[in-house]
Amino acid sequence: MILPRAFYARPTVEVARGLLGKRLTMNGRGGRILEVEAYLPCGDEAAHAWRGRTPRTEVLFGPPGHAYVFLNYGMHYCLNVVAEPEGIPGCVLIRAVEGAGDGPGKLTRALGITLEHYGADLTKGPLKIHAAPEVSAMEVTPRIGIRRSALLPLRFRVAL
DNA sequence: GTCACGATTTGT
DNA sequence: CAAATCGTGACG
Repeated sequence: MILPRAFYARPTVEVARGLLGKRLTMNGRGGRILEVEAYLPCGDEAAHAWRGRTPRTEVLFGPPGHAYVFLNYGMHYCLNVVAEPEGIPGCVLIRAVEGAGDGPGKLTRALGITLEHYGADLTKGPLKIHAAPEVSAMEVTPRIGIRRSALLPLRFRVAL
């Protein structure tokens, strides 16, 4: 069963924790989500939406359940899931997917995700997220690879 | 229009 | 530890 849009229309942190263990598929390929990071709509200086609404961050302000893809370091794509009700720019960065390797850039390359998928609806189309049982345990740690607000405990991963 | 920089990965 | 590599956002 594909996750309904209502699943995404919740606080960013709840969506982030809920996504762990769910199955992300791209044209049928993919696997369980093992690691994510939350980027909050308010008070989070590391979030792209912090600087305001721009062409790139436009989708973050739209309805939830869509993909926010961006090119980073001029060579890697990163996949995010838009959370919160429409108008509130929260999102969840997918950092690791089972079978697609660890690392935001590696999994997008492995699954063939590019800017073409910017704004893609995750409830239909080639890129989907399916329901799955809740994970039994998860770790919560500070986010990685950022400078601003780096200490906030917004990184979640499935415990081994 | 110009410029510095980043939610990374990979190789030295 | 440093390079690769380019769109975006800040500034003039």
